Amino acid sequence: MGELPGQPDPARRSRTPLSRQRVLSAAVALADEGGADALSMRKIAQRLGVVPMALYKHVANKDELLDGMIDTVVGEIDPPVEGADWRSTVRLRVLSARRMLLRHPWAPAVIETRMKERPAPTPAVMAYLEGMIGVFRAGGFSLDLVHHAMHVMGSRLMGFSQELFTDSPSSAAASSPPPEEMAARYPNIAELAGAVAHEAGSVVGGGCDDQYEFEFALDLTLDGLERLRNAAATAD
Amino acid sequence: MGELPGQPDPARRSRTPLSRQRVLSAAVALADEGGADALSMRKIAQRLGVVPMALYKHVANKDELLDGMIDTVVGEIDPPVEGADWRSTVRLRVLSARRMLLRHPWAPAVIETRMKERPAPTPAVMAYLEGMIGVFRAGGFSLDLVHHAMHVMGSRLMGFSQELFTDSPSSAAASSPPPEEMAARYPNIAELAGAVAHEAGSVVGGGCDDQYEFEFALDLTLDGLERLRNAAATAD
DNA sequence: ACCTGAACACCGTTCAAGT
DNA sequence: ACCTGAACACCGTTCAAGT
Repeated sequence: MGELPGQPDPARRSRTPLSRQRVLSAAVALADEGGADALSMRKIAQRLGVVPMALYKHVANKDELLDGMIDTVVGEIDPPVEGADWRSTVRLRVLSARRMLLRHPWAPAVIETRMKERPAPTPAVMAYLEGMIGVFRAGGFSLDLVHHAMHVMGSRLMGFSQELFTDSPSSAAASSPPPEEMAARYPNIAELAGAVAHEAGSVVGGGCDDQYEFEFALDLTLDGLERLRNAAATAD
Repeated sequence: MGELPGQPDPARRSRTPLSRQRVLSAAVALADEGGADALSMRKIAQRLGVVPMALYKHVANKDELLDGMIDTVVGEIDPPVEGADWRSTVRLRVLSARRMLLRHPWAPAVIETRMKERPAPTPAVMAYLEGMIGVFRAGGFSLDLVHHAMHVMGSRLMGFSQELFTDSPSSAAASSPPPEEMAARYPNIAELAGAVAHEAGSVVGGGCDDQYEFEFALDLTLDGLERLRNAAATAD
């Protein structure tokens, strides 16, 4: 990759100064090659020609490194195409997400673990969800139906996964950014979260019933399968 | 839990001799409490009042321990109910799988990783898939449609997950048990695998096109969403 | 023959000592 | 003030020494 000569370079010392992005890129490359198990702070440092402690200037710890890695790869997903109908747009974007996951096989398990341990998704995941909600809204889906649609898509949105995010108002409110800033940056998410909070406002801690959403998605899938079976039987 | 007194018991030594099942149970309990990260051979041994090396008599290594843990929790999923229609049966069983995963939050990520690294699913996963295929078959689904159905269910079958198994003939054949024994133990899987291998027999390494299956499942979901949206618009 | 303690090659991260 | 080596508390697993 263009080794500039005429420099001391003892033991592959990096001339470009270390940066968070360089650390994350090295970490992603390492995980791509050997899986999440092969990833260690010490190996990342070694690959960058740097002492392990140097990494801690750019990432707080390994957890924060993993968050950064997720953000990096989710950021690789193509943005929504312009001027197409909602269905083609969702389809293309989900297929782009799938291609990303095929490039980074370690990502699903890491995201799965991360989403379960941490309340707030990373910025790139938020942006991805934001864009997807926007496409559904522009396609004429009601807020209620977008809410269901996001849950139904769930496992497909990232090509896998149980739940991409927990959208109960409490956990969303517990996240770092203040509500106004979040509403400005992610208007569709904010609008949806507001509607969801209102919808089941009477129930304590209301908002989103994961169990209901899971069954809703399941039943929709079963409906499709049954329809296919009946069509095949009729065509005989 | 019924501590029998009048025994030496120095430092909680186990009187019941160590067994593979006791090791796996302790490991599952540990992971349930502290997540997969909190799981270590040394901590399992400590909890069993045993020296770490003693575990290696019952599990070859940590990878094999994880396989055993998966088998244990998948074995907790209810068997198919008798005498109900296919749809109720699948529905109940998938909901049972989801309840199991809620009890063992570490399981999805571990299964995800495991399935990606290893070719052959554990016996309990095989039995689970076997039962599910049987239900679809008894419900009048053609082999072709069962094949699609298993892929569509994919992420729901375990309440998550990209692909539960790779059903390309090559990888299936590479698994340990000889084809006849596998056909005897898992007739539905064997029948399906045979049909799939035949179906695309002309294609080199034929069998199952993951990309096609993913898009098939995605399109089915999208169809359902579109139908719902149109129904909601008409009802206005 | 069986069991097990010490040892080895790793971890992530702290912290004090160097510049 | 910044950087970094040594150190600490862990890992999974090997292996030789004990019974």
